[in-house]
Amino acid sequence: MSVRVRFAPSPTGQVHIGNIRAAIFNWLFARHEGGNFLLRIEDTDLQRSTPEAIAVLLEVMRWLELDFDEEPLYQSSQRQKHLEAAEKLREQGHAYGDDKEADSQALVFRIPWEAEKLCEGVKNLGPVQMKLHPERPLQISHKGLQFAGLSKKGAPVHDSACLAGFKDLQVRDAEGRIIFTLQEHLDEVLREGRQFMLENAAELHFTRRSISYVDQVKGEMSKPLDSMRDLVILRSDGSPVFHLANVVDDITQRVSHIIRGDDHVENTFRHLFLFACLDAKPPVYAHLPMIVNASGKPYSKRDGDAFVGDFRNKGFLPQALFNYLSLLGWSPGDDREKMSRDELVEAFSLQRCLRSSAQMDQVKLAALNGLYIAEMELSEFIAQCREFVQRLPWGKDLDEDYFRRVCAFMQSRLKRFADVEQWQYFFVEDYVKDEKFCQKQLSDENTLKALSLLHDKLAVLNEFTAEHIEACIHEVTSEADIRQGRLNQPIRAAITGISTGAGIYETMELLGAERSIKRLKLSGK
RNA sequence: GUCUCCAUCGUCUAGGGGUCUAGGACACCGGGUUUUCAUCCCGGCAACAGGGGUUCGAAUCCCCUUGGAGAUGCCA
Repeated sequence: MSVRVRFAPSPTGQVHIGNIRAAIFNWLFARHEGGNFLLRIEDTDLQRSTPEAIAVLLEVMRWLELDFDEEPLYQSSQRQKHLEAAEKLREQGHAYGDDKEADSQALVFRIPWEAEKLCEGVKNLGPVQMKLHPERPLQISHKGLQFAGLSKKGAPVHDSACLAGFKDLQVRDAEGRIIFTLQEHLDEVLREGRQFMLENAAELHFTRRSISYVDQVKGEMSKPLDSMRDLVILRSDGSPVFHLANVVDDITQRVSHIIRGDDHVENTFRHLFLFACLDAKPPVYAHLPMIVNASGKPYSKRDGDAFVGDFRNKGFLPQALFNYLSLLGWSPGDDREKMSRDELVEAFSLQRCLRSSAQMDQVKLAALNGLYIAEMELSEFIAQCREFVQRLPWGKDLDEDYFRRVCAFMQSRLKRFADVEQWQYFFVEDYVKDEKFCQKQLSDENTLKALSLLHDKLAVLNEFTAEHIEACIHEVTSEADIRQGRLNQPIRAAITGISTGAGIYETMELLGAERSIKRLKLSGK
């Protein structure tokens, strides 16, 4: 069977980092297996799914080079198929109408009573008992059971569950007498829609069944049917719900493996039954751990910057983001971190995916990004820098040759392109200064005297090169009785206004004699 | 509440019973530079959540506790 995986986002105008990570893993898996990577746009929410939102999604995928193999499938185009599937389920007795409201078209999928006949992963777990709270009568119908269970402390817990959860059900009263046996009434309940209300039900005896599957990353997963409920597949207005649409589309696209976020594990148990009742072989599942924010919580609006576009705007390279994200919840098993796409494709496997959630670390991402920046072709690097610098108020008409030299000088140190903002002092005189730092460095009387002395020496320096500048500084420090190196930070404060940067001698050389000397003079008082 | 998962340095991770006095990376600290810096090189700090088992031997297997996440929608 050939591998076919899909990325199935709903276009909301922005692409979340967790979503794109799922896309990356799907892509990596498809490429590793030599299979197909499909895109399905779940655009049934017509409010949010605008052409603009879809354009944003496609642009993000293009940027990260997540190329897909077939024409994208728009879920909205599949509505007829969804409705046909719903009708088929109804005809075969796997779904029933919700008759709460007269004109409702809502349809509910029933976890099938003959679960083990239909679905491969259903197991018999043996007999169990469950105590009930007398507060509420037990209600039994083809829609399942409604009752009040018992919490650990004995408090009533209102609950409901699908009928299929209670195979061989016997209901007993407080004295232990059997007051109801499901097997005797099964046909009435299931086919005639008869409902039973049992006032004095105290204990449920039944055979517990579970549905299980082998998750490619989490291993064997299972859930008892008595903790499941029937699920709505058509809304009152007749529109298909996610569960139905998703499963039907996966069948249509012949998806072989579903690789998605952890938050879908519960759905998987239900989808397995849907596949079975639609006569389809279920796909192989793999659930990826979630990505969480710096405080270990899932990303929320408060965190803001969890969208792919934000990373792009900060000047992260797509290769770096791709590489970093692939390392969240997966590793190649050796010490490699910076890996090319080809290496990632080669090394990727679902079995090496982790089961626990991972925290995004922007600092580490920036470090990796810096590695990618450092190895860029200079011309390409300059082009990127220009793009970012042009967004800044001072970055419009810069001297071309000088700009190139600054770029070449700073390339090895830049981590994110948005940080070109800090190069301001190379280009304008009213650059932003770190006042606190400057004040600290430029307050000592002796230091200021030394700077003034340096100014005078540099003013008559023949060759304004790093080497000569350094020699000059050495002279000044010994004349002013300042320890070697002690004057460097004050000079940096005077020249750049900020505490960090490239080597100060080279910086001055690049800046040129005129500007360097002028700034030294300005700081002299 | 109930159900389903998860748990190694601050963070990302290696680890599939002995080779673990637990390895790498980012961050941090120190050195190279008798203290310039965001590059580079070298070094250091730092973790098996707790408690019980199983075993000659457990970070690795089992159970419990604690903590965390997800689900419990006519959202996706």
